[in-house]
Amino acid sequence: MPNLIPKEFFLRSPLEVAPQLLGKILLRNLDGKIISGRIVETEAYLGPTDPAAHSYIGKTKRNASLFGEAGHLYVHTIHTQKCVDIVCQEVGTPTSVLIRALEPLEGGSLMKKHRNKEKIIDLTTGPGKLCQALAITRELDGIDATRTDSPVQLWDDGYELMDFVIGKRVGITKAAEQEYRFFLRANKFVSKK
DNA sequence: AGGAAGATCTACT
DNA sequence: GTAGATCTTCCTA
Repeated sequence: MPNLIPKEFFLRSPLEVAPQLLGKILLRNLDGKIISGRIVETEAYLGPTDPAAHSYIGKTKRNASLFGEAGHLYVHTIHTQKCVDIVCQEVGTPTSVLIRALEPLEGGSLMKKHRNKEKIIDLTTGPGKLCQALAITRELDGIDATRTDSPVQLWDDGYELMDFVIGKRVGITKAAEQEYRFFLRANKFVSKK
């Protein structure tokens, strides 16, 4: 029985939220057309105490939504790509969980079209790729993902979480030694082993 | 006003 | 394995 994940779920440390988001469903409503995938890889960013976090330097135009409500999105541009985070904790505490990879569920043909790729393994196996597959843009920055009328939602369908692995974060230059990355063991959609 | 950096991806060798 | 793409934001002068 699928349930929308409530805001309270995100009112905790990202170090708790990140592993618990594994196995949950990220759903995109594109004018009534549904694209969804199961979350198989996440990373935690701790804000003021984490030099790798975008909010480490304080509030700016780019990262303003990190300082907002839990359960809202933070979408940002990196090179030519986009990445999505889910904001955690109280307003003013800018921590978040980065969604790094999905296992595709619904809307495969739309994802192929958005990505211009045919192979399923090329659709959502990285933070930039999944944003492209789900048509997540900077225009969705700051939206509330805990509402059923939102274009992006997070669902729990009761999936039994198997073992997950903890490792170092990927692609960052500061505080890269911290083990804040979580991914499902033996899932081929994880971006990097 | 200009330049550098960035939680990435793809293509080519 | 490495280079190049290509955009926004922020820092410095």
